[in-house]
Amino acid sequence: MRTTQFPLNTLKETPNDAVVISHQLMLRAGLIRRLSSGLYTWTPTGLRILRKVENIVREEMDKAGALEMLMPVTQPAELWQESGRWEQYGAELLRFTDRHNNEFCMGPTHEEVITDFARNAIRSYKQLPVNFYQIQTKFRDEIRPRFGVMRSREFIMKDAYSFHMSQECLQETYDRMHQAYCNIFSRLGLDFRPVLADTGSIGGDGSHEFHVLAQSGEDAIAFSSDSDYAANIEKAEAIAVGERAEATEEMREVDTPNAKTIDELVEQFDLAIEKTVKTLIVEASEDCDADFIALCVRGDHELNEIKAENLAQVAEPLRFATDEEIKNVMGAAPGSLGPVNCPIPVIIDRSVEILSDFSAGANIDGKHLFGINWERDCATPEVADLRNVVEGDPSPCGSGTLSICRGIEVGHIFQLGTKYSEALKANVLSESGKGQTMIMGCYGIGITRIVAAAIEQNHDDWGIQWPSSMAPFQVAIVPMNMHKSERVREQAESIYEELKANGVDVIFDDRKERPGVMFADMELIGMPHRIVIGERGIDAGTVEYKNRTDNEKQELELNSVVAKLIELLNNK
RNA sequence: CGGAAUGUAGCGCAGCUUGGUAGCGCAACUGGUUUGGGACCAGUGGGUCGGGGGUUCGAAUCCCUCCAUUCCGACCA
Repeated sequence: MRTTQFPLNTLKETPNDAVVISHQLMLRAGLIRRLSSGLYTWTPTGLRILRKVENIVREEMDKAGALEMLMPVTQPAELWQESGRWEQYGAELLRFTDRHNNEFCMGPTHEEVITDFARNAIRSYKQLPVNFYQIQTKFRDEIRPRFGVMRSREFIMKDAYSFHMSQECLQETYDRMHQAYCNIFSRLGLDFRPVLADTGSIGGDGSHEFHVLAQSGEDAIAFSSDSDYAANIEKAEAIAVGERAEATEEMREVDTPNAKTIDELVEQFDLAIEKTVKTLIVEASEDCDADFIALCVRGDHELNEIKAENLAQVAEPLRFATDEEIKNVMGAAPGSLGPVNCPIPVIIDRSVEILSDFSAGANIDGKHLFGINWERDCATPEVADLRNVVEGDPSPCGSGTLSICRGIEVGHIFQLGTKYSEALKANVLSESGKGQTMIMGCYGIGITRIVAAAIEQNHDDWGIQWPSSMAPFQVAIVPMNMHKSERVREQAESIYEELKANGVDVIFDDRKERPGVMFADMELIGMPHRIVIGERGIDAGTVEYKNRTDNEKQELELNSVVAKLIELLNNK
C-alpha cells in the first residue's frame, strides 16, 4: 500500500475526551473516529488491525472444530420472552418496534437465537456435539460507555455456543476452548491470564475469564504467589486465618452520637479497624422467612456483592435496604447497626466469626457495643464467605498468599448447562429414543476490546508498538528525498514491489513529506519494521533498518534487504 | 439515576466578567524556499458560536429552557 493512496489521518494533538492511553493513541493514529457516545467508526488502518485479530481467532476456532455461522443483530422479542430475559435484562437491552408494531432488540448476545436455531436444526444425538460460532456486532446500551472501544456500546465479539448430550462431553469441549483461547492470546502476543470467574447460580468451576494484564483494567484479579491459581476478585474465596481468641473484655454500650461510619468510629474511639464489624441490610429472597437479611463484614473489608447475591437467603439481584426500610426493621438508622440483638437473620463473614472483643452498632441510634464476644453475648450466626479478598490473604488453592492486579477482560468461557435449552425446549432424541435437553457451553472473545488491550500493553512515548501478529502493516518503507532523487525512488519502488510479491504487508510512504513527518507517523501507528532508503545508504550499498521496539538501527545489505526482512518476519 | 464541568472551523483552544465586524495554533488547499526526526514564507477555503425561546437598537457574550458530551459517584452504614 502507498500512503498517497491510503489516508493515514493521524492527529498531532490528543482529543481531550480520551483518558486512557489506548483510546488516545487509537484516535491519534487514526484507527477509529467517534460517531456518537460509545459508537466508533473504524478507519481503513484500524480495520486492517481488526481483521488480523479476527483472522487469528477464526483460524484457532476452526482448528478447534468450531463451525462459523452468522446470526442477525436484530432479534425478535418473542425469543427473549421465551427465555425470560426480556424482563430480566434491564435498560442495557436496546429495544425497538418495527412498522408492524412488533418488538425487537439489538442483540447484546445470542444465546436465544442460537438455541432457537439448534432446536430446529438438531434432532438427534448423532448430530452432537457441535460448536457454532460467529464474529459479529453486538449492542449493549452501557450506563456509561468509556475508554473508547474498551467499553463501547456497539462492539465486535466472537461468540461460540456448543451443544452436548452429557456434562463430560461439555467439559471436553470446554477444555478445548480453554486451550484454543490460550493459543489465540499467545499468537496475538498478549500478556494474559486465564482466571476463575463467578458462575452465578450455576456454580462449580465452570467459568474462566481471560484477562490481559494492564493497569487501566476494569477488573481486579487475585493471584497466588506460589501457584497458577488466579481468580477474579468477585470469585476468589476469602479464607480466614487464625482462631478466635478468648474473651478478655466485658461487653459494654457506648454513646457514639457522632460515629456514623466505621472510619469515624475508629478515629473517635481509637479502635483497631480489624476489630470492628459493619452490618449491611439487604433484601431477602423468597426462601427466607424474613424480608431482610443482615450481612456482617469486618470494618476494613468490603462486601462482595456477587458472593452475597449467590447466597440462597439473599434476593437476586442484590438490593440494599433503603434508610427507611432499615429504620422500620431494625429500629435504628444506618450507622448504629450490629449483629447483637438483631431482629432479622444475620450472616457473618468468616473473618468476623473468629473475632473476639470486637465492636459493632447496638441497633440503637447513637450507640455502639464494644467488647462483643460470640456465644457469650450473642449466638454465632450463620457463617459464609462474604467479602472481597485483599492483598496478602492466603490463597484458596492452599499454597502462597494472594496479590491483586488489574486486568482487561478479553475472553470468557462458560458452562451454561441447560439454562437456555430448557427454557426454549431444545431437545434431541437420545440413543434410547427419548427426548433429552441439550447441555450448552458458551465462549466469547471481545474482538474490538482486544485491539485496545493490546495498545495498553504495548506502547511508548512515540505511539503504538504492535505485536507483529496485529500490526496493520509489517514493514514501512521510508524514502529520503524521493521527490528529488531518482535513485532513491528506483530503490524504494523496487524493494516495495519485491516485498509485495513475497506477500509481505508493506506500506510505502511515497508522500512528498519531510522525513520527520514520515518517521513520526510510522511510529505513531506502530509499524513493527522500518527501512529507510536514502542517497547515503545507496552509495554504501546499504539500507537502514529499525525495529519499532528497540532503539538500535542497523544497516542491511541493499541487495539482500528483502530476503533479510522476510527472515526477520518469520522469526517474529 | 445523583453530582460536577463543558459545548465557538476536522482537532486543541481564546473571546463571555464589562453586549457592538468571530479569532489563534494545528490540520487542509495553492505557490515558493527547504529536506535524515513533526520546517519556513506568502496566500486560500472552512463557522446554524449545541438547539429553541427571551431581554436589547444590537447577543458567542445577559436570562430561561431543552439537548449533547465528558468526568466523578451509584447505596459498602
